[in-house]
Formats: sequence, C-alpha cells, structure tokens
Amino acid sequence: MVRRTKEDAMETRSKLLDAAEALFSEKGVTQTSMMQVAEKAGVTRGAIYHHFENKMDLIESLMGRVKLPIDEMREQISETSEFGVLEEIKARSKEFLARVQNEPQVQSLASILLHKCEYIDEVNPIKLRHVSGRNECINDVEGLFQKAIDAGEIAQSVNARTAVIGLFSLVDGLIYNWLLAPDFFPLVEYGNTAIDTYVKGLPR
Amino acid sequence: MVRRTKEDAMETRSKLLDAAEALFSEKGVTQTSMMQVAEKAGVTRGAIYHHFENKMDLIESLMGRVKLPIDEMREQISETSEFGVLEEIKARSKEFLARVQNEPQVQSLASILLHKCEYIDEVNPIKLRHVSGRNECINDVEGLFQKAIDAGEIAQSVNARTAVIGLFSLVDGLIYNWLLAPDFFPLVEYGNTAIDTYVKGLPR
DNA sequence: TCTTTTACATACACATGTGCATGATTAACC
DNA sequence: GGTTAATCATGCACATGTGTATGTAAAAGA
Repeated sequence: MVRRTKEDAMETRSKLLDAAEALFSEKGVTQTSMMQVAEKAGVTRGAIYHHFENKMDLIESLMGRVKLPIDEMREQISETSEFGVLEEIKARSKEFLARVQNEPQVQSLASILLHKCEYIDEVNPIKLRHVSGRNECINDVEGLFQKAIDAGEIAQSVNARTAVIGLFSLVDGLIYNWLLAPDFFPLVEYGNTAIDTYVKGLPR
Repeated sequence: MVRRTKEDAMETRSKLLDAAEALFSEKGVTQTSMMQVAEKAGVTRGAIYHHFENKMDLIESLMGRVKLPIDEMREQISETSEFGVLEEIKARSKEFLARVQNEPQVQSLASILLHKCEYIDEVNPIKLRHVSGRNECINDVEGLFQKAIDAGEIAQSVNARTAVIGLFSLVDGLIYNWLLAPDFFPLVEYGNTAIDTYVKGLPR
C-alpha cells in the first residue's frame, strides 16, 4: 500500500487503539488476536507491529491513553473544599462512579481491568499499574481521612487507613458488580446511597 | 501403562483437579495448558481428556468441588437467629471473609474467579455460575433486610435491595482488593470493621 | 477363564498465533 | 530532484495448543 502522511500514521495508530479497546473489553485480552485487532482497524498485522512491540505494549499504550478516574482523583486531592473534608471524600467517590457509568472509554478500561484480563505474575504491567495507582490513591485519601479526624468530623478512635480501605473496597465492589451485569442495578443511584451509608457509619 | 483400580482412577482425577486449581490460581486460566496440568498431576494429557471433556469442563468440575461461602450463606439463610436480623447479616458477611482468608481452597477459587480468568461472553460457565450465585444470594439477603425493616431494626425509608447491593459490593471489594495484594491489609480485621461501619450507617 | 471395558499413554492432524524479514510506495528532508 | 526513511503489506518459519484416534494392559464382570 501507499506510504501515508504522518497525520495518517497517527490516525491508524489511534484506530488500532480503538479497535483493541473495543475487542479487549468485549472478548477479553487473551481471546483477542492481533489479527482481529488489525482487521477491525482496517489494516494488517504489519501495521500493529510497526506501531507497537507486541500485545503487552499495545495494552500499555491503551491504558496510558486515558486518564483514569483514580488518577484524576489524586490530582484534585490537594484542592481544599469549602465544605467539610468528609463531604469532599464523598463527592470524589461519587464522581468516580459517575465517570465509570457515563464515559464509555473509562467504562471500557475499567471492564478490561476488572473482568477482561488475567492478573498473572507481578511483572504484568496491567496489574502493576492497577496496584500502584490504588496504593498511591489510598495513601492520599488516608491523609484526607486523617484531616477529618483532626478536624473532629469523625472520632479519634477511627483508624484512617482502615476507613480508606473500606471506602475503596466499597467503590471497587460497586463497579465490579455493576460491570458484571449493568442492568442489575443503577450504579450511580445505588452507589451514592451506599457511600453515604458507609461514611455516615463512621464513629463521630 | 497399567490399568488402575477404580479408586486409583478417582485419585488421579482428584490430583488433576488439585493441579488445575493450583496452576489456574497461580498463572491464570488461559496461561495454563492442559499439558502443564497433566505434568503437575504426574500423568499425560490423555488422562485429562479421559476424565474431562475439555478445559471448560475441567473448570466446571473445579468449581463444583467446593461449596463456596456464597452458597453456604444461602443455606443458612433460613435459620433464625437469637439476636437481631441485622446482627445475623453482619455475622454471615464476616464469616464470608473469614473463609476466604483461612481456607486455602476457597481462597484459590476466589482468586480464580476474581483475578485469574476472563469473563468473556454470556455462555462462559464461570461467569454464569458467579452471576447466578450472586443474584440468588442477593435476593435472599434482601429478604433478610426486609425482615429487619419490618422488625423496626432499621428505618422504613431504607430500600432493602439498595442496602444489600451495597453490603455485597463492600464484601466483594474487600476480597478483591485483598487478593490483589494480601500483605496490604488484614482482610478479616479491616473487613469486619468496614462491615460494622456500613451497617451502622443505615438509617434507624 | 474368557470377554469386555476401563484407565490411561502415545501419536497424529489440524488450527492458530506470534515474530521477523522482506517488499513496495510515497512522504519527508536536504 | 534525488536520497532517505517512514508506513504499512506480504509472506515465511516456528512454536504451541487442542481434539481425537489408536494402542495397551489390567481390572471388572460373566
């Protein structure tokens, strides 16, 4: 075929990522071959191996393309809120759910992360990214909870780390179960109620 | 080789299931070949295809071998407790966590379900079993929550289904995150606190 | 004891996927 | 305007996995 312009090249690269994202989230990572990705993108396998080293590299590029809510949450962490710290924590968690429900790309990536790939060894870059992102985020929000404790919004008896991990697990579990069968319950509606319930249950 | 006795046959079948369970939970389902399972069990691939139709059938037998906590929870559902219904719900949820943490086989299966397999299409028996088991269990516990509402343990304003899905998501998320990195936090200790927090947050 | 069937091992055929090497054509650059 | 280099397409070699057919020796059954 013809040699395309540099903008055309970026477009095919983008098409390849789109195709991979759709196929991975639909059929699973291992069940999708490079050939299928190429076909969906309208090119041949040669194009993939020109733009990416292998499937793992393709996945890494896929994940790096979108700013996940967990990353965005970390960025906003420094901004102080006019309401209480606790309200801020709740708002962030709810926005997390909303993005998963409303942004198709975020939803696809979350689906790949939670359901459509296998977390094999520690070298797996998908797992590494997930775990490191989670741990950093948890550390940050733990600081927020500590601020809430210091500000007297919740009791001194509360362990900040325990509180964070519970909240995180709740949000993760909500997304996990919702992606398993989206028609089973409305994520944002039920999720927001659950978040309110959990935070309200923290000792004052 | 020699033809073994019927008890020997059951033993090799058991060894095959053990080998598959270990390999699947360690390296993932798709990354484990029938040959590796056979080798670990000390037989050849022929033995597998004699006892099981294919890999999927092997997985189904694997899952059917152990009574998952989610199933056991459903069986105990009818037994009434001497304490309140709410206390019963909390106790069941905590026992759920304890089994995952303490029983290696349950832990392996949970790891396979949550991290080491891909939920592809709706025909996937693993996903089907997971979803159907979850839905039935949720329906049952929803009944318990309704009893708690009727008994006045929690407010009439509480929606039973919303409450269940929140609690379930919390438990699922705890297990999911713990299996991701078991050293990160103690499952039972933190999990029990989180469950208490959630239930305590339900409107009275 | 003789036959049948079970419990595997062995071997073959087939499909599929990957990685790379090579080719073709044109954009990019001097 | 000629050379270089990028953007893919094409084809080959290789590895790996699956399913099945066949072989075999002993247990099960009569």
